[in-house]
Amino acid sequence: MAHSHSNEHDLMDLRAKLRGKDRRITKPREEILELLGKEDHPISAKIIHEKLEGSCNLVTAYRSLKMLESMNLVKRFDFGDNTARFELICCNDKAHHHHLICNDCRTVVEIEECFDPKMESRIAQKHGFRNVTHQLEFFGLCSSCQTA
Amino acid sequence: MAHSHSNEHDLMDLRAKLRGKDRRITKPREEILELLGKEDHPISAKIIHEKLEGSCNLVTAYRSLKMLESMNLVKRFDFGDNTARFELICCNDKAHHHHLICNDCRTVVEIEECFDPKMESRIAQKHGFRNVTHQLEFFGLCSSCQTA
DNA sequence: TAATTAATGCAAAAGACTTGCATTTAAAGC
DNA sequence: GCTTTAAATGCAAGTCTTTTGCATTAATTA
Repeated sequence: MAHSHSNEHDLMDLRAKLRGKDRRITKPREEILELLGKEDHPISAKIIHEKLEGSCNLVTAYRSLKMLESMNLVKRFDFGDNTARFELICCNDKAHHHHLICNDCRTVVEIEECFDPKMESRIAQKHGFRNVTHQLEFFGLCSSCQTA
Repeated sequence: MAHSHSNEHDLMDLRAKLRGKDRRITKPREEILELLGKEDHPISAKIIHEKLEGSCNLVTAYRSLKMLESMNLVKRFDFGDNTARFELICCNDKAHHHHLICNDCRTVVEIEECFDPKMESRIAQKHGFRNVTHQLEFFGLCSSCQTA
């Protein structure tokens, strides 16, 4: 699932969204978006920092990701290993998706399937919650790790 | 959702499971299980250590929880705040469930509803995975926090 | 009751993430 | 383009959760 086609759009989107908020488009922020656009799976701040060697400090990566998340340009995922991972939010049909992670080798597979959204609104209504979202990830043993 | 009724059973279960593995039933382990049995929601290692003041070191809490998890007596949850929380796995109808967490005040509501298990087996089969489980948590704004 | 070895507790470390502060730099004004 | 100014960066140092090494304690087994 390559996102590279969405780069330009995302950068425009970023510019538009930042302009209204007294915020700036900086080299690290652009590079993070560009990198995320090339990635097939969510990646951590540490990996981002490493891949952008030199052009984005680790602290800046954390701060930028938090900011991009708050602007809904990036989504945070949790694969249960004390490390947040981030993915570009793109506006096509694959926007909402989940992951299947191998408990052994940590391979990640993107899952497009999801449950009926009515379940979510039912739950929200039942408990008087609003703006309800969900985090859903699947874990198991991939075919290679079953034999090993 | 009080679990207190399941204590004795869980302890027996623990004893049975440990016996075969050259492992021991110790005071901290018993106390952790007893405490978890009384809790309505998943709690962190730190909270466990605090509530068992004196009788269970924080490190022991971490180690015991990891062990209990590996023996399927305890389940780990992640509410997106860099802190693992644990719940007793009990064998009644409420065994499998999820949570709805307020993004603001962190209130937790237990959710019994879940999607059709066929989805999970379909996903497992499609990607050649086995022993597939899932982590599903809902996040939103509770009624109190909507106004504030 | 003694022997054995798993489990504990302490101290210290590792790892993810955050914060304070001086410096840099994007962007708005001249 | 040049100056201004406040946001963003980078470094150092800190916080917080979780892990590890090692000597000590205590649960099981004989």
